[in-house]
Amino acid sequence: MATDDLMSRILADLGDFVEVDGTLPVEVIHRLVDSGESGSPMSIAEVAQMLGLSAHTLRYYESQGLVTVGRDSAGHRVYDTAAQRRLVFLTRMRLSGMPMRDLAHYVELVEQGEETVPERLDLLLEHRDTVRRRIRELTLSLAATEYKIATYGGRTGDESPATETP
Amino acid sequence: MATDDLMSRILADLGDFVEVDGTLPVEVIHRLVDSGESGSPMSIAEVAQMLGLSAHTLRYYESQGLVTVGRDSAGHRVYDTAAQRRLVFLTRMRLSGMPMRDLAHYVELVEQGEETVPERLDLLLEHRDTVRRRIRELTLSLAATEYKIATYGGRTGDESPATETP
DNA sequence: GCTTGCGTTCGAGCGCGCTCGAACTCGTAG
DNA sequence: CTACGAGTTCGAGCGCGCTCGAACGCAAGC
Repeated sequence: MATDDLMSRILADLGDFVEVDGTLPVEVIHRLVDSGESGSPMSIAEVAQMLGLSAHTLRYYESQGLVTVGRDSAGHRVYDTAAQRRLVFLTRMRLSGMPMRDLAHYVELVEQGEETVPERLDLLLEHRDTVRRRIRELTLSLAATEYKIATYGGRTGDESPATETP
Repeated sequence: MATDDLMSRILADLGDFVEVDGTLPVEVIHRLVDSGESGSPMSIAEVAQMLGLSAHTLRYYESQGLVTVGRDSAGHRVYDTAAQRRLVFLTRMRLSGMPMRDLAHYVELVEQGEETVPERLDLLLEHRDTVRRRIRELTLSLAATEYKIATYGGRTGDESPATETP
C-alpha cells in the first residue's frame, strides 16, 4: 500500500519528538493534524509526492467523491489548499484503518453543512474506539509473539509444549 | 472478518486481567499462547466454533497448506490436538496482521524440521517489529483523531483552521 | 424408505483498495 | 513541424482473504 510509505514518512518526520511508548507533545499533535505544507495550488504529481500516494490513487479518490478538484484551462487537475487539506485528513484516516466508505459518508456530511456536525462527531468517536480496540488487540498479539520468541521453540503447536517456564 | 470475533472473545475472556494500557500479567500471556481448550479430536464445526471462524475458512486454510487434517471413515475431517494447536497459533498470527503467505512459509519451515528454527525465529522477530510499528502508527493516528475530536469542528480541512488552542 | 442434518469437493464470486494500460490531448522546447 | 512529457478518461485486472452455492454422500431417526 502506498499509504504505508506516508506513515513511514510521518514517523520519520516526527520520530525525534515521540518517545517509543510515551505521550505526544502538543507540537507533535499539531503537526499530525495540520497539513504542515500546502500553501499554493498544486498539480496532481506534487500532491502525490507530498502524500506519498500515486496519481492513480488521487484520481480514484476523486472518482469516489472523497474530494473535489478543479481544472485548469488544459483540463489538468488543480489541487487548491482546501483539496490539499482534505486529502491530508483523508490520508490520515485511511492510515488508521477507516474504510473508504466511511470516509465517503463523512465527506458527504461535511458537504451537507453545519447541521451534520453531531453526526460527524459520532463517526469520529466511533473511529477512535475502533482504533483503540485495534491497538489493544495488537498489544495482546505482540505479547503473545514476544512470549513465543522468548520461550522459543518455534512450535506451531505440533510438538509437545516442551520444558518451558521462562 | 470472522477473525475479529475471535479477538473480541479473547479480549472478553482476558479483559478482567488486563489493564487498559498496562502490562500483561504472566498468566494472561500463558492464556494467549496456550490453546486453553483442546484435548480430544474435534469436528470441523467444533473447531470453527472454538476459533470463531467458519467451516468454509477452515477448509480454505487446509487447502492453502496451513494445516493438515485427517479424515474419519466417512471422509469427515478430524482435527486432532496438533491441528487444533496449530490453528490457534495461525489464528492469532492472522489477527495481528501476518499475511497468509508468510504463515504458509512458516508452516513449510516447521515441516522441514529443526534445522529451520533460526529462520523461523527471524520471521517471528520481523513480525514482532511489524506489529510494533503498526501500534506506533495507530497511536499517532489516535492522537490526531482525539485532537480533532477535542478541537471540533469536524473540518475536513475545507474551512479555516478556526480559533483553537485546546 | 425417506427425510434431516452435517459433512464433502469444486469452482465461482465478492468487497476492498488500489493498479495498470490503452488511447488520447495539451503545451512547450528544439 | 515534430517530438516529448505530463496530463486526461475509461475500463479492466489484481491480490488478498474469504464466502457462497451447487451437487453430492453418509448415518441416524421416524
